[in-house]
Amino acid sequence: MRVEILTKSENEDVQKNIISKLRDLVNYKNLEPGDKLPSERMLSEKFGVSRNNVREAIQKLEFFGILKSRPQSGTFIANIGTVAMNGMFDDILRLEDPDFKSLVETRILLELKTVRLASLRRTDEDLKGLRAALDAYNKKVLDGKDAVEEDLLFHLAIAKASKNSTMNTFMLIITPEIITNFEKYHVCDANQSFIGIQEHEDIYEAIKNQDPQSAKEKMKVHFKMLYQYCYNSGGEEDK
Amino acid sequence: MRVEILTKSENEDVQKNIISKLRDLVNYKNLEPGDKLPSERMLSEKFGVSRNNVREAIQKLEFFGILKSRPQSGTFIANIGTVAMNGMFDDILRLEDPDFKSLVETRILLELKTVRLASLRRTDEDLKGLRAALDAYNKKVLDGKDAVEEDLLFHLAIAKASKNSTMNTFMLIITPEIITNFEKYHVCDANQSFIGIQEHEDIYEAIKNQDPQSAKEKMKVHFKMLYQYCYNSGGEEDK
DNA sequence: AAGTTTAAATTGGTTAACCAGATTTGTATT
DNA sequence: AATACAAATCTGGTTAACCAATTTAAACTT
Repeated sequence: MRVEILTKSENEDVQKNIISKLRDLVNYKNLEPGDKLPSERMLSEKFGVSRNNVREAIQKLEFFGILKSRPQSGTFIANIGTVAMNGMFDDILRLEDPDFKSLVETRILLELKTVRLASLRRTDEDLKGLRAALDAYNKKVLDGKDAVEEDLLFHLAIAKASKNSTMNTFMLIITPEIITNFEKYHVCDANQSFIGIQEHEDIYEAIKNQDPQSAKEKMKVHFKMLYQYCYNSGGEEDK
Repeated sequence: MRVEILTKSENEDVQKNIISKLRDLVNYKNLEPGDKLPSERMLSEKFGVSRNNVREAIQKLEFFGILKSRPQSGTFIANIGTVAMNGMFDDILRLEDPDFKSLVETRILLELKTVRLASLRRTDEDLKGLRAALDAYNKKVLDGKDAVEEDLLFHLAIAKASKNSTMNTFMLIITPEIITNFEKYHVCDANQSFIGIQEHEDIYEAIKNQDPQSAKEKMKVHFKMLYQYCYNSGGEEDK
């Protein structure tokens, strides 16, 4: 087990190393947007790593949008200038794994917006999906079972109804980690789940009535305990 | 060029196809959290695709946290229940590429929060970084040059100072696409860049003075034109 | 028959060979 | 000398072979 963690962090170190070397190379050679990088084979030899490692690093930089690979042609610097590229290189290198508090903080922010957008943009189809998710949650709670997942699915249905694909994606990214942490630390007990039924219904009503103000308010109420978990047990200022 | 797009969408279709088949398999076999998936070789044969395709699909599902691969052992269903997994499978399959409006909308949301957090949590070190980014921007504008990138770097510095790694990551994800779109559609002209100098200074001052209210206000002012671009030219309700 | 040890098979990960398309280079033609 | 054409090279992507760790099966010991 310990070995696995070590090798994983080793791999990440290798990748970060390659990324920083790529940054240095770009600076040294004064490469500009649109210019072609040396080939993967050349880079792997130059850096003394496998071509796979180079490919993974490039793919990561592609994910963050600063590189662009074209088949049978080469890898190019995206259409952002040298300055932005350098800044982003450093930011990516400095990125750390998200802590739970950071996840919850972001979730609250996202959801107070998605619920508002959902109330403005929801279709009848969305409403059906929300109702279905809600029923599944209620049933689970009334059976006395754990309903963390059904809870999250209701919230994801809201994100879907917001018609903002970026926020939807972001919610999908943070959801699994939140679920596992919730279940690990037992953030919600059975009693809170029961209260949650009415809170969810209130949110649903607000979305149904296309009342953004109320939707946001109801969501805030629903997040009350989450707020406390995030800012009290975490021990931070802010309110 | 057209061919490239076609093959890319073909690849994405193949991947989505595999993901949906994986979902069906999990449901059919009633696999639960912690259970092991069939091996990659078996899946590739079963689905009639290459092992690489299967690996890529698994990696994507790993990115969204619903699978977990362990070397020399197997791929396992993450510690989220069947219901959540099914819901997320569908959501991932339904995910669409983000449009520009969705990106801007998300950016505004994120930044009104990060600037607030930055004003509360910034260290002296952060302040130095913000100052440096600011100077670089001012210099570029006063030289009459395009400063979109330096602008974005200042905003990324704010995200860094917010001490929220999740929001920081999200800002990094959406930044490149915003840059390219800005330059494509010429959202900011030279005059607005000039105005931006003072707006940036105001934001910087608020962060320096650790005044979250003011910080958010100044950022709102700075986003005024962006708001208009997003909601007027886009042609949407909301305000 | 139960427990222990050893060997074979299975696993995700890695490396190396291969592919098809794009690019460059060299050559012949005008 | 400029252009058209052809072959050799170079490219990212893909496939197949290989690896080391793990898991399972088998054999052996007590």
